Amino acid sequence: MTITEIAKLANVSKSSVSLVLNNKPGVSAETREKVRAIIKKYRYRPNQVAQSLAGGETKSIGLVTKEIDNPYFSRMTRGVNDVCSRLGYSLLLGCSEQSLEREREIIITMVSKRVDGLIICPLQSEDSDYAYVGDLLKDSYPLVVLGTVGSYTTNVVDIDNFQAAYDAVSYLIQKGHTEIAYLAGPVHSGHGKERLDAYKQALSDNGIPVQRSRIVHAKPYVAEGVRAGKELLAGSPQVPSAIFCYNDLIAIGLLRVLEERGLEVPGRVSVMGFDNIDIDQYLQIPLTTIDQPSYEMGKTAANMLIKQIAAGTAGARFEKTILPHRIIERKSVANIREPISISLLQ
Amino acid sequence: MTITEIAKLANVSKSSVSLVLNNKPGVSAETREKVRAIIKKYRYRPNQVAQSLAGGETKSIGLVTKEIDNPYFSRMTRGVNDVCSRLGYSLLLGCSEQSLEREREIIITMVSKRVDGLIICPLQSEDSDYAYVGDLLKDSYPLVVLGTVGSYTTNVVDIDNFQAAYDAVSYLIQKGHTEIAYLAGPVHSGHGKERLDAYKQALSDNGIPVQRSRIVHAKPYVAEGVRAGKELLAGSPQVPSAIFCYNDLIAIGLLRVLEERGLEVPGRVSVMGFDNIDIDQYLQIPLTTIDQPSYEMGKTAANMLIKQIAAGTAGARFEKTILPHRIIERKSVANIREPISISLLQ
DNA sequence: TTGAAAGCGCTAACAA
DNA sequence: TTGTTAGCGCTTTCAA
Repeated sequence: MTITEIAKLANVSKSSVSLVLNNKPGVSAETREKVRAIIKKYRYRPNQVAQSLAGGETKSIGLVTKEIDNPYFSRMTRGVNDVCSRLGYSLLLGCSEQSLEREREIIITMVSKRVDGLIICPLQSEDSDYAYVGDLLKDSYPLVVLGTVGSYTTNVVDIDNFQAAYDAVSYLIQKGHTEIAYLAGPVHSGHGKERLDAYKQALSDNGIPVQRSRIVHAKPYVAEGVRAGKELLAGSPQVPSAIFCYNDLIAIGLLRVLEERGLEVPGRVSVMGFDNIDIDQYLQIPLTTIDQPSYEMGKTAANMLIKQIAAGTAGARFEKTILPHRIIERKSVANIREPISISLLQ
Repeated sequence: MTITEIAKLANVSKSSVSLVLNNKPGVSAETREKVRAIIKKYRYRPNQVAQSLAGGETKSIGLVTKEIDNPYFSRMTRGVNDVCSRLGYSLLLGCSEQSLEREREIIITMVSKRVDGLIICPLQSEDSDYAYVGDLLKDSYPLVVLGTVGSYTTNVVDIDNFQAAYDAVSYLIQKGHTEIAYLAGPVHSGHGKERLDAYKQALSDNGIPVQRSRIVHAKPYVAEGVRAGKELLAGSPQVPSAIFCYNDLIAIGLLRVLEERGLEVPGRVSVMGFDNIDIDQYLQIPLTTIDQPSYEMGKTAANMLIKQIAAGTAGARFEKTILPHRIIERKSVANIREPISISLLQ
């Protein structure tokens, strides 16, 4: 079934059919009804690739995540999907999974497929010059970044990663910890860098020396948390009293190692995560963490993107939305302040 | 940049450019090089929507899941995505989220967008006549179903849901439980129905009466597990010794309720889940469950689909792959057999 | 209000 | 080996 056949069946021209298809004025009520009847009868659906070619828009947007099976990203994806489907857009999904090359390929493919806009969770490596982002920006391609890409100015939706990590470490310090290790995220990660910087800064600001042996990088998976946890324990002269983690998945892996080693949490070691994924509260030791509103971030990014697509204002001015983070206190962090400090405070 | 412009710049015809673009024979090495140089110089990328319209394929497939933020589905999605990206296909994602209407819309939209094939995790309600599946099948549309759709014959990838649930309940019985409740899945779910049937059958086969008050339906979310768990406890004259759950998310919610009520697991109540999502092993009480190889299922479905697309054999013959399930024993189920039974067995 | 015709950017017959 | 031509199924002028 094509528009030509429908036109023939209805004894009208293709243009008339097109007008009723798109609910545009210019056809008599009579013709409209006649065409509608035929369309209904044959259950005709316009070919959207032809519409896209002729009309210049695909009614689809691309979402480039890192790993879709990380609860943080799947909730974000749900947020994006919810607004897309409500607003009549389809979602093209890509996963870069720690590969800059994949990230580049995905974006190129999506642009070749002419998605109307792009939402990117960038890998943010220092190895990357983000040339492709520059190209997109040069073409005023509708784009929202969940994070930051080098020094480019673009639309962004994010939390204040530096402040969030700073708050986390400060919280640990406030609870009396001074020997604080960090299971840092991937080396090639902008968020990873910001959080690492914040960790160091928070220590320095409190007169605590930063020790290289207390920092171990890990990819954002549970298994990596296990690996990095072991590495940390093996490399440290003494077990730290608290360990901050790049994300909850790593923290969960660490918790496992700690249990194996008989290191009680939070009795012997305190653990703090990042993201606040659903399961944190159901863990053996409910995890104290930083809440990142992933679902909201996805929704916000999609709304921002589609608004600009609809208005045709992409590239004109950029928006930046920083969503609030907050500390979620649960059971994995102990207060080890000296009683004397407490009495002094009172 | 269009193919016409490239042709002009290279002083050749569009067709020649098209031939080198698609690595087809019919152009001299010389021309090929010349064209390649121009393409590279201008970083030209063919417009895939035009290619799709002319060529008849979009190099993209559609995946219709239920909820993307369920770890079971996000791992499956990763499986699908991994093979798609390796084989040069893009992934269009849709989430039906318990709505038959949404499911229908998603499929219609994806077909309008001319995806080369569809992978569907169907809602499988009895309210649905699967008319759209019938239409797809009639058109020999490449289709793989993760589950079953009514009485239609199609390609399927699944586990044996009946057997898996039967095994789970049998396992519970074997551990000495006779008062076994079931937190069943959504009412409108084929898998839900199969598992419920298996639960009833396993009880009957062991001479245990099926009681309506021991069956509570729940949607596949943690919060629903909490709700249904409370309902079960409120509605039962006495607390069952074991509770089987439609999926792990529901089980996790139930675990929470049980803890609140001071009902020790597995001391007082045993709990068994379904899916074996990543976190099960990290829960306060590591969850005994049925492993469903979601990642493999996604990969298998995608491979099956793309194979048929490439071979052009969709609709000719159908394939069915039933992947193995297995019981994962952890800590949430207690053996409450009488010592005497054990001695009798020995 | 309607229809004819051009064009979106590509592929694929078919000639040359 | 190359170029010309005719579509693919739609939208959108522009005349009628």
